[in-house]
Amino acid sequence: MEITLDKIDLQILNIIQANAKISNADLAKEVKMAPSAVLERVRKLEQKEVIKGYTTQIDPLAVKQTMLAFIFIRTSVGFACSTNAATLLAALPEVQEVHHIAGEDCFLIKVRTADSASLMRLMRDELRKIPEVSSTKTTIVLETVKEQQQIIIPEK
Amino acid sequence: MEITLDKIDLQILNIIQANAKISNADLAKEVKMAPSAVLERVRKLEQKEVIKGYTTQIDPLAVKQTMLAFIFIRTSVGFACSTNAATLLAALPEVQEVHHIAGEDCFLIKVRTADSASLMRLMRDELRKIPEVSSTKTTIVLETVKEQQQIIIPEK
DNA sequence: CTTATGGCCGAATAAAATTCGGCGGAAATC
DNA sequence: GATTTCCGCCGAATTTTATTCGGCCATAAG
Repeated sequence: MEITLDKIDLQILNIIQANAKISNADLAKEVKMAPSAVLERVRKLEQKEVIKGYTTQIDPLAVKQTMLAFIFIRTSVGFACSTNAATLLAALPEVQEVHHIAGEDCFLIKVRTADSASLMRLMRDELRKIPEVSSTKTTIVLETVKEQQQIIIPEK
Repeated sequence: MEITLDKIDLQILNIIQANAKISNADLAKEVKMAPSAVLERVRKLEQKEVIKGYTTQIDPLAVKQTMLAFIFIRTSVGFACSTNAATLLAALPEVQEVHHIAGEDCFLIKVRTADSASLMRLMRDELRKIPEVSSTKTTIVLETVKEQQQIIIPEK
């Protein structure tokens, strides 16, 4: 199944990724189409899973999540990075991202917790439980200047 | 100005961060309140900027953004990490995140581009333009197992 | 005790989403 | 080249939803 997006699809994506709650009527005006046609396109983009979901961005500080860290994880299996470990890591709610990376380390994960104590607890209690994890290297974020997940969408 | 969120606010946040497009009526049912009351709460959360925005998650591959990388950046000013460099980095659309980090390096940035060639171009043309940047260390992502920005919201 | 204040309710209204029949162009089939 | 099929779009009708607003209740302040 091939996915091909035309110019208008890309326009739509560009608009709604910046503002998921724009009204369908306004969206239709922006791309110069009938609301029903635009709705149809959006539904199809959802079906094709080009659109993966609609989320609300919440200030982490407002809900007392003050600690952000990146952790490089090395696994004992060496070459082939354990998919089992990846699955276990991904299952933790504090873990926002799990990436397979090139280089000596196997994974890079992004973790958000309430404070340093809870990060410590996570590493001691959760990461140590995963048998393949042999070592970790943690980078603490002191301040976040920019954080968005918006991606660049080509014009055409 | 102090921000205090009660149990229902947290409930609301928890629901809408997973699904920004839930209807206000349904949201009201979930928290067992009148739609008007819930709307009022949401508006206040927006004003307080607890809610920072509503975004649509788009599959990067569908829009031909296949390269993801994390770059550690060291700056020449040493101790006090340059806020000027941070601003310039944050201005680049390919740069999704800019973090001040603890340790020898100054910044960690997350970058998404179409391919390795455009990542190379970004580093050569854009990063080199920033005077304070003295060295970079790039980690290429081979595969992303999990990527979400949902944060843990306490029950109370 | 009286008077704000803030949050909630619920009905009324305005606005939006959604449905659906039909139109027209493009491509495929004959 | 005519016919048929398919797909995307339009626009009006309908349903659903958001939004507004007056009033109620509880709490706290005067």
